[in-house]
Amino acid sequence: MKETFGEYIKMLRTTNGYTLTQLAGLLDIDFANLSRIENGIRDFDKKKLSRLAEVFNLSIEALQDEYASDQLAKHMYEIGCSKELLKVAEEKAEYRRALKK
Amino acid sequence: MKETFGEYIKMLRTTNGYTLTQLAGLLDIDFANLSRIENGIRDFDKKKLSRLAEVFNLSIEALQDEYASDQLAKHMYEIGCSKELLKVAEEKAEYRRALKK
DNA sequence: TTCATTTTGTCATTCTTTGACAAATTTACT
DNA sequence: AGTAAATTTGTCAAAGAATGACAAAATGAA
Repeated sequence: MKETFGEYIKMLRTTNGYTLTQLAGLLDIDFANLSRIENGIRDFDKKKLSRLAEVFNLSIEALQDEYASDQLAKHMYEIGCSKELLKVAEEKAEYRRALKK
Repeated sequence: MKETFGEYIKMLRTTNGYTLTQLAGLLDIDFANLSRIENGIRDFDKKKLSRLAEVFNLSIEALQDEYASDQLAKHMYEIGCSKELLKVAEEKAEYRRALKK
């Protein structure tokens, strides 16, 4: 999925005909902050992913992957991550995995 | 460089014959916390990268890349980032870049 | 054993994130 | 235009995470 997690939530919300207030109620968060989440100003609370999956009948695993990849993309974007830097990071992640074992 | 940033600092420190106390003094941080940094328990403070570059006569740009790739690797490691997830994240980072323009 | 060095424990301080509610703005409808 | 619903933005206190600081314990080398 090529969109931010906030945009994804907004898509889910609107295609299912919910207002911010309604969905915020279901997720037990403030509707004003849900607006910020949709607009990328704040992050969605990880601990509420299962609730979100329930509300929209989504696979929790798939949703967690959506979330994790979005967070990683955000990180890459923020550091202005080049192809080369990403390659180095990949190797280093691999090194960390090897370390643990 | 295939090592954590902490291990990198430790290597620099020992090959240059510094003790934790000595290097911590040069970097103006607590030596106990420098120990934790070397052992990956705490993160090196980004704002001190220029000082670190000076102390060991390193290119600040190269050092910043070392740091950024380490942080990204840590992130990838922590989420148990698969190849597929990384690919998705890359696309999403690209999407974010496109958004900004 | 003794001294230097490193690691670990703990906690107060600082910084960042989140929750909450008000106010302002936008949108859609008549 | 008016107005009601929906969304966005402003602000700030509370919660949580990161950092600084110093003591104490462990390790190592002579």
